[in-house]
Amino acid sequence: MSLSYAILATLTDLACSGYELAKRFDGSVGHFWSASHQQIYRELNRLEERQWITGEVIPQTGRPDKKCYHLTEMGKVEMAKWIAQPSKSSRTKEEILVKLFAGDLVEPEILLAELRRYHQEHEQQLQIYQQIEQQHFADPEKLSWGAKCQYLTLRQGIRYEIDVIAWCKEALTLLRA
Amino acid sequence: MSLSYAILATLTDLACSGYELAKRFDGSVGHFWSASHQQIYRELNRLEERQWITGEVIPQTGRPDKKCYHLTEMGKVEMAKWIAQPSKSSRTKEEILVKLFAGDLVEPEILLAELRRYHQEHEQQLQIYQQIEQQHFADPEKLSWGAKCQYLTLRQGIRYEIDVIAWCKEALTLLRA
DNA sequence: GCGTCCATGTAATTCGTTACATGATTCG
DNA sequence: CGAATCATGTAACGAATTACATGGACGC
Repeated sequence: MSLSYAILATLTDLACSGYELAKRFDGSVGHFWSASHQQIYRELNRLEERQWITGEVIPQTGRPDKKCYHLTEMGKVEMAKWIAQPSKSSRTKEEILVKLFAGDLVEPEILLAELRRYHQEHEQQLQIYQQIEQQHFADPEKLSWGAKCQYLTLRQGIRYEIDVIAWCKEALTLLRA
Repeated sequence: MSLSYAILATLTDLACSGYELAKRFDGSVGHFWSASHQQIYRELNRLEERQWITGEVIPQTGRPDKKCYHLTEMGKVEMAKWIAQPSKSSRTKEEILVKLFAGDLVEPEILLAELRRYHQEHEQQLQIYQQIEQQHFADPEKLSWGAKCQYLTLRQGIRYEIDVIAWCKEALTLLRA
């Protein structure tokens, strides 16, 4: 259900094709939503049927034509309606926490190695986000209201990565003691 | 797929029935995994077929009999195998971030109200986790290795809530400026 | 020549949610 | 007397994942 709204939100920002949407869900938009291209194409068809979006075929030379989607007035209204409703809070499903919870079943070194790997992964992600921050949101106070909102979604991502990294360090310290 | 391992992990900690599992996924275990009772019963049947767990019917008086599950040796081995593999990192799907991303479509006050509500919700969750911390993990250094691992899953939850609350404050400050 | 990117899709399967169902017991 | 708790399930549906498929363009 909310995948459709995630797509609408992404299209609000910038009209694009299914393929491009999939890449955005993989990249910068990915820290608050993700979806495979199969999900996206299916959902785009439904949204077009409901007339919340319209697709425009853009002929291209040297590569396949693409179908560029943008919101209709109806789509904007529906999106606004959804935003006004209280969100249901979603639980994260972190495999590493499941592994820790059953930590007694394996050798300590296995979990420590996994924690180090996890730490590294999030360190890299943090750097990616911080580059985006520096390049696009150097002076947050001066952004337009809509841009501030978008900046805050990135801030959430940055904060999350910093916090996960700190947790990894805490975990490694406690488990090595 | 990983739901089965989440169940195995929970059973490692304490053998229990489907009903009790559902309650644990709703409570303390819930900050790293969640599942409905329908999912749990279906998965328990599959796990029993595969002989990763065995169920033992425990007659009770004054209430229905319950079927208590515990890991088999095979289950422990499979769990250990899974733990040794690198985890795939899961992306959170936070509706509030989708809403912010499309923030231009609604009146500022709607988003501010949602942020305040979100803030409140996480403040409450934090207090629940901190109570568990005080009651069960007063002196982390003195815990057994397995208990330290479990404590760290709670720590992740506590850290997350603190961070989300700080982010809410940052967001409200930026958007009101 | 091989892999990757562009661009879109179908099919099969598993996972997750919603609704419905039973039946006894305890609490107010 | 009604509601909630204990305990377990089935059925139907919708969402997500995985695998498979096409076919030209471009770089090494």
